[in-house]
Amino acid sequence: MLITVHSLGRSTHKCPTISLSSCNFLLSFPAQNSISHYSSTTTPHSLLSILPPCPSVQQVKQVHAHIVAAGLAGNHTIMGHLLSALALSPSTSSDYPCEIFRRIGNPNIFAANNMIRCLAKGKLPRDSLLLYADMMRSNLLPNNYTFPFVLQACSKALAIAEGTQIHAHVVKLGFTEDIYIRNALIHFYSACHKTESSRQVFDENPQCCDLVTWNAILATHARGGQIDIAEKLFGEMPDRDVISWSTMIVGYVQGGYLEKGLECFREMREKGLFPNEAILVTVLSASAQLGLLEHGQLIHSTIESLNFPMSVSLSTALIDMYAKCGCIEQSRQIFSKMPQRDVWTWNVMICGLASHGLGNEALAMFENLRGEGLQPVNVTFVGVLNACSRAGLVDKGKHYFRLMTEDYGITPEMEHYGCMVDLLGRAGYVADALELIEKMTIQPDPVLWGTLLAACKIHGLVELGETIGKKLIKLEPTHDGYYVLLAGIYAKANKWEDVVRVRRLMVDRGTSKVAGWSLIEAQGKVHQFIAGDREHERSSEIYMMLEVIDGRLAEVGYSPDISPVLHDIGEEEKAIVIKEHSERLAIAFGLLVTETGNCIRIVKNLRVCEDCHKVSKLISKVFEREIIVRDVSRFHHFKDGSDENNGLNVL
DNA sequence: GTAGGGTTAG
Repeated sequence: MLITVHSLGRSTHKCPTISLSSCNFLLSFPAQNSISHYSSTTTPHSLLSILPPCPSVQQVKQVHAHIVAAGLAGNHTIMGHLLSALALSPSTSSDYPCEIFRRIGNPNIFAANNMIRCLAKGKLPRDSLLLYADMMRSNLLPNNYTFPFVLQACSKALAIAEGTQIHAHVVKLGFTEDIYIRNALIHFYSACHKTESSRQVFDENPQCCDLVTWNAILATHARGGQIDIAEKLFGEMPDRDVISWSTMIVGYVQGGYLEKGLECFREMREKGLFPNEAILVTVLSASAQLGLLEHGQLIHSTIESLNFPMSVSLSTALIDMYAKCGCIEQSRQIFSKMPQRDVWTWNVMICGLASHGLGNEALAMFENLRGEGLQPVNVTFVGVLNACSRAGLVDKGKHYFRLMTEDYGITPEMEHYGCMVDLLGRAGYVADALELIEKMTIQPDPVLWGTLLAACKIHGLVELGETIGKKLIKLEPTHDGYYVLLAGIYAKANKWEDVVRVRRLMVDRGTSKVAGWSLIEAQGKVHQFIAGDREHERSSEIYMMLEVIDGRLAEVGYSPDISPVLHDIGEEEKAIVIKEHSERLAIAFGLLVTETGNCIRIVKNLRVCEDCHKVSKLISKVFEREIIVRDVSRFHHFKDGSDENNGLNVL
């Protein structure tokens, strides 16, 4: 079987030449970075042996200069070692290794392998395959070292066809029992999302297996969305290291099994094992997604007690966790103390500020980012446009949308359009929002139309709302949200017959309503409530507390707004249903179990309804409690009777 | 005279 690739000779590398200038810099290079241990008796061999494990290109060049000076530049083995050193250096440029290799007249397999390795590690891993093909054509037979390198290139380049042919070479040349090659094959198929092929290699020879094999097959199934199979293998494997745990934790969290990921992390810590950075960032992300502040804080203190090096990624994950758990001040503090930041650090800070309703501060951040000469990316603009939307800054939103597309050449994605439609729609420019949707270069998705539908509800646009609502219901007949929004539009316009009609249609079609839940962390546990929940062990106290809240709020003149309840039931029952919304239960529980004056933090999976919003504001005043509610799209800071940072006072 | 698995964020 032949690999049909072009010769390496046709590749367009710009190779700098090794000449006197390379030798000369030996004299001018700073002593602390140079190979300074040589004397007149030092040989190129001994110089190679004192190179550090990951040498800099400069250090390799110094040794190279000596090799050239000693007249050994034609020695295959010595040049192979030089390439081996370059493969381990942090630089990924292939120009210099290419030049070295080009000057070796007839490379032996050792030099060729190390060149393949350099190319596999570089920016154009496919060049590695070209060299392999060249090698085969010139009858230089690959050995057991060649395959792991060339398969690594296939994995990186996602070169499925070429990798599969190389697998055939492995079989033909009798290397199927080599554990390094087997592991490289399992990893290659896994990287290319060929779960079955990867598993097949594993199953063909289950005895030929070490920890790396187990970790590779674990990753295959975790990556392929078969977390249950990965879980089973994890239980069966004879030995585990930090990579095994890392694979499982990342696998759970990526697959959306956030609690399982956190549980797995806890188990690992109980066994006395130390986490790595990927694990820490991942569990911080899981805590952030779940809104578990206490858990996130626990991970933060673990990081500190382990004296874990605080990298840019780790700090960024902490900023994101605190922002998503309602502590934007903590995010600000970590951000301001960071000696270095990357674009992701700015992204999470901008998005965090925007979600807390701090639109102007988010925009100021964005200008600082530009001031530092960093290049914003698509996610940065999601934060920026969200900030404009939250603060009702229509003109600025339009300005940044233009800046994104025209100055930065970023093609708008669905999220960007979503922000713009939200911004225009909320501010009352529904016709402009509609025009933007109609001009879009990509097909608008139902969520985008839903955003416009919500704007129709805010501004009481029955006719347009009806058109969009019907269109959406036709598009996604089992999605209850669109029926609810349309019914809400009718209800607001007092068109009760239409409300009943839509509601019946919804019941007839058997749509499934996403159950609303709210959670609160207290006493080291997570407490989750659904509407009308009576499962909690302190349920009777919670319902008594609801009565107390009712009484205190009645004293300040509150009466329930029952329009969000569209059930065909009496007024009194409607008031009860709304009173038992999940966030009310969570707040009542919070008032019961947290100390007077402490903040109550709630996470909710849906939007807060208008009545609950009003009630939360009143509770914050009457009970003198700060209440922070994270709903599906933003934070509400209820304090002293108002929703702070929410100038527009829209949900 | 060379080798491998996990790599995070809206």
